[in-house]
Amino acid sequence: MQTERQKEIIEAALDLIYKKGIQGLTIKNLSEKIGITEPAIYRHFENKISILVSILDFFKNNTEQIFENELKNDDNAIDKIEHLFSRHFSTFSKMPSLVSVVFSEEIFVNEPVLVGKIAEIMDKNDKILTEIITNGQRKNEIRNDIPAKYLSIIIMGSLRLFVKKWQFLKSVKNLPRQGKELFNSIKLLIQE
Amino acid sequence: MQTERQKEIIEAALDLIYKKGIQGLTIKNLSEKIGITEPAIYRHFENKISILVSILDFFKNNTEQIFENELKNDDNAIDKIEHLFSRHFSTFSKMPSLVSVVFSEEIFVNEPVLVGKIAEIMDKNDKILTEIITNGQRKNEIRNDIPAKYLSIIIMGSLRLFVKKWQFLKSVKNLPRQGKELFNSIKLLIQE
Amino acid sequence: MQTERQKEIIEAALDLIYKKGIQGLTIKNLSEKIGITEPAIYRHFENKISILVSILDFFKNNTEQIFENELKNDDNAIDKIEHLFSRHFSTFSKMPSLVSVVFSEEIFVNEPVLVGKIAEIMDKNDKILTEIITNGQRKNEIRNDIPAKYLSIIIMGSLRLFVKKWQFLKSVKNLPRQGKELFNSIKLLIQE
Amino acid sequence: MQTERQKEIIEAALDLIYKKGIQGLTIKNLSEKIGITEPAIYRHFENKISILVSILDFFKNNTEQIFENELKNDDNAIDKIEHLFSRHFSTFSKMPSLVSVVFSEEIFVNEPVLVGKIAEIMDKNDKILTEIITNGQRKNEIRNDIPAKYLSIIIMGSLRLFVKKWQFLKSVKNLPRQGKELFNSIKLLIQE
DNA sequence: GATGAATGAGAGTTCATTCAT
DNA sequence: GATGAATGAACTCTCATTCAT
Repeated sequence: MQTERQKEIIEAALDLIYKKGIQGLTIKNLSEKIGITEPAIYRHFENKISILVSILDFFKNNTEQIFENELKNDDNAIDKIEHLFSRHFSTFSKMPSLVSVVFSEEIFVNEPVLVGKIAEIMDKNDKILTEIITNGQRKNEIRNDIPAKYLSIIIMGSLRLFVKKWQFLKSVKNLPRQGKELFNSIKLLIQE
Repeated sequence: MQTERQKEIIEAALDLIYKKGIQGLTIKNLSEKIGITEPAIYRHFENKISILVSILDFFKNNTEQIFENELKNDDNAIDKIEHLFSRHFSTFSKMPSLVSVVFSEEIFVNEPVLVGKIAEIMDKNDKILTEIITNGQRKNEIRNDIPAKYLSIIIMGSLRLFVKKWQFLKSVKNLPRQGKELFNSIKLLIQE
Repeated sequence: MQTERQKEIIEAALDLIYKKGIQGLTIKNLSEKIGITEPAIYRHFENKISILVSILDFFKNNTEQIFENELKNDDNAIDKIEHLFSRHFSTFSKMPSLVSVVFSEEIFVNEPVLVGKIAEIMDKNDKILTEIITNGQRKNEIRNDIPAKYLSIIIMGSLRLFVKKWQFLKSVKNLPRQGKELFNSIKLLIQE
Repeated sequence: MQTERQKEIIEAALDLIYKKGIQGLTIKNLSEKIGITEPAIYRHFENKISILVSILDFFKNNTEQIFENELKNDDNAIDKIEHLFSRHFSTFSKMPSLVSVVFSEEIFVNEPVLVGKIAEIMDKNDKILTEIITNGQRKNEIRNDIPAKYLSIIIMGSLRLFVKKWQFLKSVKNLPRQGKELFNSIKLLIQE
């Protein structure tokens, strides 16, 4: 459970990362943004790293929920993946700052705790997606001539690059709508 | 053109980024690695950003060459893309530090010069790949039911995520060999 | 008079000094040790210095009592000094944290109140011991060829260094027993 | 070997410790005293602890030299000890700030490196003094009825407390002269 | 009696960079 | 080309203390 202030700090941190990059996430920027002094931050988080951990935890819960929900429901595999896409896109649309976190692997390279957390997230999501695909292949909803693990990379890789382009290049404008088109392409590729 | 020292500095910088992340690229670390003093670095580069610019230029030339070579030759589109993959994988195999740079978009968020450079690289490579695909579609080497721009995202996204996993998760071991398998999967997906 | 909480705080403070040195005596550590919040400390002591004053007062009362008791009783001087030693040793054995306070002269150098208190303690004990010695010399229990003030330094200096070694170097193990041997040596030196 | 600046820093540090206690030894105070900025200190010492290590090393060399010189020469034991005293007193007279260091055992309690260094110094000096005494006893220059290890404590303890009183209580005025009297008292006590 | 939240002051340290030599 | 020495700005974090509740 998080206090209101903790939530506020995490939101501010996300926004700072979004707007100024990780280098912009300093205790000073953070405290100024919230309107308190620097030491006050330390009432709510032990240190800077634990703020980042909280962000990653928030992100982890968020995405894991998306993935797991799809795993459980009774849709066919293609619909599950479509749902996965649309939920990702709408999440990022609402909180563009989260995108920075997805791609933060490079950034946290020094902090073992954070690296571990990111690896965990990537790993878990990969497992779930692969399982969805495997099930789809078993039920002949997804083509069987390509190993699930590569389909998983192709699907997630597309999703990631697409989101990145939206955020970084601004060449993608309406994420959910254009995302739907991307998904339709993928659907054509992978369906039986 | 670059002097020997400049090349040495860039190589050292790449290695630092690879091993300690961007945060590990400090003038102090750099000078220690090379065995000169900090001010000496400034004899060879105006400032830290110009070192990063040089790195990106190096990377840009490197990849653009790969892409453009493919565009020019007479192979069919699928072979071109295969070649693109294999050349990327062998480049990264030889200089793993370059991977950090490909994915450094988040890191340089503050420096307009760098952001511009990265956007340029992504954009150009995207254009070339899209052109290769479009040509392939025209010649019925690549399926026509999917817009080239999405195929481009799917292909590049797969390549990127695959490389990232190799570097970050160590779940991919032999990049060129496993990369070939990934390409074969993509080939099945996109060929006419 | 001290409340229960005040005693608890002082004991916790002594223990902190003992285990982590004076630098380890922070309001935060103190409150954590006791299980209350930091501001709560200020309900019981005006500020940090008044905690230290209380500690020194506690120590002062403790040692002065030892010294004055000896001054008053009818033993011969040597027995008085033996008693002085054994009472010190048993006190320190029971409360090793007190040792840190005896030798804390350097630490409190900035706080006039504390410096004054320490000087007071050293001075008073010195006076009493000198008086005991002088009386002993007058009654021919202690050799007369050495000025009482130097005997006092020699005796107290030995006591102090011995205790310090016990605490710091762990080269002295059983303080009371080995302390008895030290006293026997001193006895041989000073008796008539 | 130390550079001029390093020596200057150590001297300034000693003076700060002497005048304001260990708490007064901050990088800021240090740099202000010398007339440079704080980061400039770090050109000359890796960190604050290494400054303290240097101080202890300086002190260690200084005292060990005193002790070892006495061990080697051909004087009788009593003369050696007299010499030991007078050299200590003149050292402290010239550099009163060094006294703070001798008694700094409590202060450095948190830094294992420093604690180790202090223990080392105390231990070594103790060993040498005990050896001097033992030799003196063997040659019947020092009384034989008291174990050397206790005589060592008595002698060093006296020396320490005396110096402390001089520094702290100002009850001892002329250290070398009054110190000579103290030694004469000790001489009477320990000679055969 | 005690708490949660906050603060001003200041700690040690790192950074990219400059300048005289 | 390179060095030694230095700097301003910024960093994370800790400290004793206060105040409204």
